[in-house]
Amino acid sequence: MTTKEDDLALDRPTDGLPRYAQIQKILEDRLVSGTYPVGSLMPPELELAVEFNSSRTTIREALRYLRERGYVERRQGIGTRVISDASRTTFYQSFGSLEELFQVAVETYYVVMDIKTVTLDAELAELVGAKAGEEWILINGVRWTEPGGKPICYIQSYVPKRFEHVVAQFHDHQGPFFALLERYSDGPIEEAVQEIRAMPMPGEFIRQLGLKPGSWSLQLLRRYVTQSGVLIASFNWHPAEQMAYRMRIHRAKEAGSE
Amino acid sequence: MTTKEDDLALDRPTDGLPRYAQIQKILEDRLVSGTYPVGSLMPPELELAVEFNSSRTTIREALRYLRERGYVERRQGIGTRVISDASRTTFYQSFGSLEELFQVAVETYYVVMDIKTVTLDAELAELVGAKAGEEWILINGVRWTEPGGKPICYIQSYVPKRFEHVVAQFHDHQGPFFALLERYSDGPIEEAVQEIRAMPMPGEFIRQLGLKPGSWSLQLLRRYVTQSGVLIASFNWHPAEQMAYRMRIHRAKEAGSE
DNA sequence: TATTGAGATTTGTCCATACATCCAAAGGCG
DNA sequence: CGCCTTTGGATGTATGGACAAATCTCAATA
Repeated sequence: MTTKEDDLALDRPTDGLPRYAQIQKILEDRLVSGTYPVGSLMPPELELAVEFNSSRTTIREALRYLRERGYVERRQGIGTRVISDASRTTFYQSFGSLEELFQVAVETYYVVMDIKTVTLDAELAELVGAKAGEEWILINGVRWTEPGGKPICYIQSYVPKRFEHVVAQFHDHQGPFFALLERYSDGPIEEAVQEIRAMPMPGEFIRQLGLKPGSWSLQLLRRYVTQSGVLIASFNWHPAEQMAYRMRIHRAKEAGSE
Repeated sequence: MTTKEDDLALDRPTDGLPRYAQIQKILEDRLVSGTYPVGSLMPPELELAVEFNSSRTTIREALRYLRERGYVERRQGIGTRVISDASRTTFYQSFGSLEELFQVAVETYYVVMDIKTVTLDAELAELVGAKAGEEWILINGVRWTEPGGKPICYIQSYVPKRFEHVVAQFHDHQGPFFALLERYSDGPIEEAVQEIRAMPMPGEFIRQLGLKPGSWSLQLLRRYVTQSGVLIASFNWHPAEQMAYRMRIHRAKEAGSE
């Protein structure tokens, strides 16, 4: 007799995530990988429900996420059509130094949510200008509209492994916090926000450093990571925000060259 | 024996909207009017389910909307807390003429979704500088990031009634289209977008005028409404977009005054 | 030929229920 | 007093079912 856990154990750990979130990820993988090509119709809900051995409600919860992220559009009487493979909403911005990233971060209320080590695959290696197989540090962050406001983009920053001793201190001191956020960092940003706003602050540590809640992770990073290094940030955000950001950078450069 | 329609017939028409949408509106009214003050906890789901004689599923669907719009935040184990009465995300922008609005519209991919006549209440009257009780025309529109992109703000524009003969032609020629949009214009913007992108275009009419799909309603407005008049537009959009827009206007003025 | 209508398909809405999970407050215990 | 456990209440997740509404296909009809 197979349990439902078994049914979902395809090629990724279940993580203890809710069932709809796991299905969500699998479907997202298929969309990004082209298993469900742009322009085509995804299998109907009932078919997916059978495949994943779940109820239609659970499938719909997963599909809701795909719709909110702009992957698919759904029409009563027709089905679920793929309208994006998401790669179109991603662009890459290269920074010459960490300081440069932090400058952007301060301007835009950037908050670090998660830090982990990743092994570069071919695509990532080309992106950051390194060799595949090398280990780099991945920093997941969120950009905010304003303190206490809403997050508007999700930022992945890659840093050479030689900075590891720096970010290691985060995990030592902030273990529970990052564990909490790690669980939500792959979910809807709205959820992550809730948790950030409501999280039990590592108050003592913050007081020691004289930091303000909400900006502490950024300032910590800034304090420890001061050496410059090649850094690539992958932005995945709302097209309008992306455009606004580009225009701002463009204007800043124009103003600087005058 | 009372039907469920009866239960919801409080002080607004049911419109044929789905039940969760009606509850949505009622709750939104209470949030805006202060019945549920900012900072307080809303009644729990079960309590609302009893009040509206609905299931918890339906209530949750309504609350989901309130959360997505930034009205409330929900915490497992605590409840639904009011964090905004939405008036904070609304600001008013005064234009000297319709042309000025259209200039903004062209720059920002503005699309008209619905036009109807409203009677000014005291607040609206003060806003537009007219007397309460007067009838004005309300134009509901959406601003887009780019053609085919996502909508980023919902715009309500008020125009003096003397332009009615102009917009009346819309209803004559575009009846079915506006009827369709009217149904969705009060719902989540995402839904409206879906419908716009997928709607059966009034192709013949568009061809006659030599218009491009997606911009036809704007161009129609522009063609017919040429007289200038006082116009007040109420913007209700994402804070970040609002800020970006203000900065753009500010820069444009600076550039113009140099 | 063009239109209408029936039927099948698919998503939308809604319900009743159950259990899990999280939180806060109350109470027990050292 | 301080720490731990219990308990009640709230949202989160999930199931299964039912019917409504929109759409497409295809056959029947004017």
